[in-house]
Amino acid sequence: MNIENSIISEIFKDIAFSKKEENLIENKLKKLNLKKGVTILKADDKVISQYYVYNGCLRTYFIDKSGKEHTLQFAINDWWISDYTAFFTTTKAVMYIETIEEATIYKISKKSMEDLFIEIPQLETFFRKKMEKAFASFQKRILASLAQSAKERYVSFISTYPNIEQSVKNYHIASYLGITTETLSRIRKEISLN
Amino acid sequence: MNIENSIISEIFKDIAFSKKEENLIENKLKKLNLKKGVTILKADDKVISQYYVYNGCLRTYFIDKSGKEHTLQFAINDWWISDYTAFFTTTKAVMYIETIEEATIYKISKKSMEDLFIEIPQLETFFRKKMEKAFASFQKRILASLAQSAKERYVSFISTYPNIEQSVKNYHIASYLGITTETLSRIRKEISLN
DNA sequence: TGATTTTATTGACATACATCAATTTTCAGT
DNA sequence: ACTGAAAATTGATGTATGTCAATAAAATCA
Repeated sequence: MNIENSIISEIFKDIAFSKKEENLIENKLKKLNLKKGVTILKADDKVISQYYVYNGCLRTYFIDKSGKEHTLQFAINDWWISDYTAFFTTTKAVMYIETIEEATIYKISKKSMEDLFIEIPQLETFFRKKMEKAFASFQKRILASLAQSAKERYVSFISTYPNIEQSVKNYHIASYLGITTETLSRIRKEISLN
Repeated sequence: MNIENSIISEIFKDIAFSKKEENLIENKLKKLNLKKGVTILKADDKVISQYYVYNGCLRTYFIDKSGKEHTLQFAINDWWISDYTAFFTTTKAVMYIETIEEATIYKISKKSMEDLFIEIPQLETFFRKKMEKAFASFQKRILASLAQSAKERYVSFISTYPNIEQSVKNYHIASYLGITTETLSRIRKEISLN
């Protein structure tokens, strides 16, 4: 097994591929090494790809009409990221995606995915399950925004994503939680006093 | 085409089935006539079905630790409803589902769906697309909760779902928007004055 | 290591929305 | 149509979180 193929089995952990299948996938994935602060998708772009994060950290965010940024998603090692709403419906992006840290990612186009699904049906199942998890996490987030205080959401965030907390600034976390950096700072102080 | 089969083509509008396929589906769907105020799913139940709403109105809601209800989703004519997070991951429900109005719905089990997918692959595509739309609407809702005021969210709700507004109480809408009935009432007054 | 920029904290004050209690309005059943 | 219950509204007041301005701390880089 060469280096490229080992990345395939790392990405699609629970699937056993034949040599031929691995090569098929390998040809569809494009590796990108990105510096910190690089924007790989902008609002109004056509969204034809999704990205696997090998290492580093990225985020998707939305800029509202007053110019404020709102973080929808972070992605670190072994996460997939895109503007999925646009990706699925073949509409223009509403989100931005940028690297928060230097990152290595693998890009795959929608067309490539469709081709692969025909050859390797297990891949369709793989992505469907990813999708279902993303859906569940969105639902959890909506319920949290309805039922929890800012402090509760912060505590829940850092315990659910301890690895993300290390890679992102507090103002990123604040924009994910829907609060200001000042409020987050006060919440952190309050917690540290307990 | 008999009555039962015409419901099949109503539910799966864009798919053309053979007579045999229609009968196959028909045997998996169970019709339920429900009075107003009936709970068809409770937190901690095993979730093995989803429901197609033929008419009437239902909602899924969550009860938080302080006992408050938070509405996640409404469903009227031609919508599907379930606790999808639990449905997909085969975990216990966290949501409740109840009829808000007298309703006729069709129930289908996960097992039946899996069987049908093997016989009629187009159905898998049909449900995948439903799923993608639900995902997109969840994303939109998260962004709204991050970026919009209660008033903006209410205005957006009534223009996006004018048909739902007719079937539900204001306190249901309030619990969907994450505000109190009093605040909703004041928002409504403010709008009526404009 | 020191200088500069970026990020986080703090204080004073403003505001959106919640809470509680009292009515008023609407709806449902007889 | 009448009556009681459910839903919506209103007012007074409280609270969580936002805003703005200043400063402190941390990170970056020459």
